[in-house]
Amino acid sequence: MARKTDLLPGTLDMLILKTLTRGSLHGYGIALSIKNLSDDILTVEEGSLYPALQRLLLQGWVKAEWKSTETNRRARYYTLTAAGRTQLSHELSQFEQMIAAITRVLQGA
Amino acid sequence: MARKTDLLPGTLDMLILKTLTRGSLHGYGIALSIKNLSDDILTVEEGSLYPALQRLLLQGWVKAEWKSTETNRRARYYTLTAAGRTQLSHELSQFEQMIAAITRVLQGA
DNA sequence: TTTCTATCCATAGACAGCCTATATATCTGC
DNA sequence: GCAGATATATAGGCTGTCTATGGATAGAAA
Repeated sequence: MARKTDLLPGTLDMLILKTLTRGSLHGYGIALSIKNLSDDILTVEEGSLYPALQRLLLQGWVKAEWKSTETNRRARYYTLTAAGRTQLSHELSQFEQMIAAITRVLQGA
Repeated sequence: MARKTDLLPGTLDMLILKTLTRGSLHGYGIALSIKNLSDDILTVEEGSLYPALQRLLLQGWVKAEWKSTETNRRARYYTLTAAGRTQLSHELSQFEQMIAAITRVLQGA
């Protein structure tokens, strides 16, 4: 049974944090942004996104406040915290290191 | 609680299959090969490796036979099958696509 | 010769993370 | 009035990796 995932497991938090560096967004907007930037390759399901946001809130990597959208709908806007920025840079460097390592194995050099 | 993984989840099968394209190996040898090629970045724990090999056997992507090593020890040598090669190429292209997509999101372009 | 280290295989149980399914509600366009 | 897009959220399940454990042999060191 091949992979069922719409993204690489372990990369969701990083993608969300990175998306928020471009400004505060509500959950739905985060999902759309990732989907669009990735040309529909990465799809963040609601059942993945909202639990992930709860985790990030708990860790203190993002904060949230209720506002209304441009179209007058209630939505919860998430903003990256200082700790979130630090965490993101950790995850980014770890990720790059891993990709480099995997690439070496795949090239068998 | 940051990541606990020694590799990117979802990449283990691919790494094993790729490693076997360079010839038959026993489990321990596969683990060493991945560890060495990745400069110790990727560590395949035994509790991940052997279950993974059982899965690959079940799927028919590798076959196994008991032999003795150069140092006269009994060991189970795994060999890539034709189906395994096909599977590997699928996983490789999917992986590359994902990395490309993630890179686009991380660069925010 | 005893002990330590490296080699070698394998399973059980725990846990994290993502998915499916479901629920609720509002706004827009037809 | 109804469909579809917008918007948040939880429960439950599944998969994959890790930790922990078990066993066994070879070779080196003490």
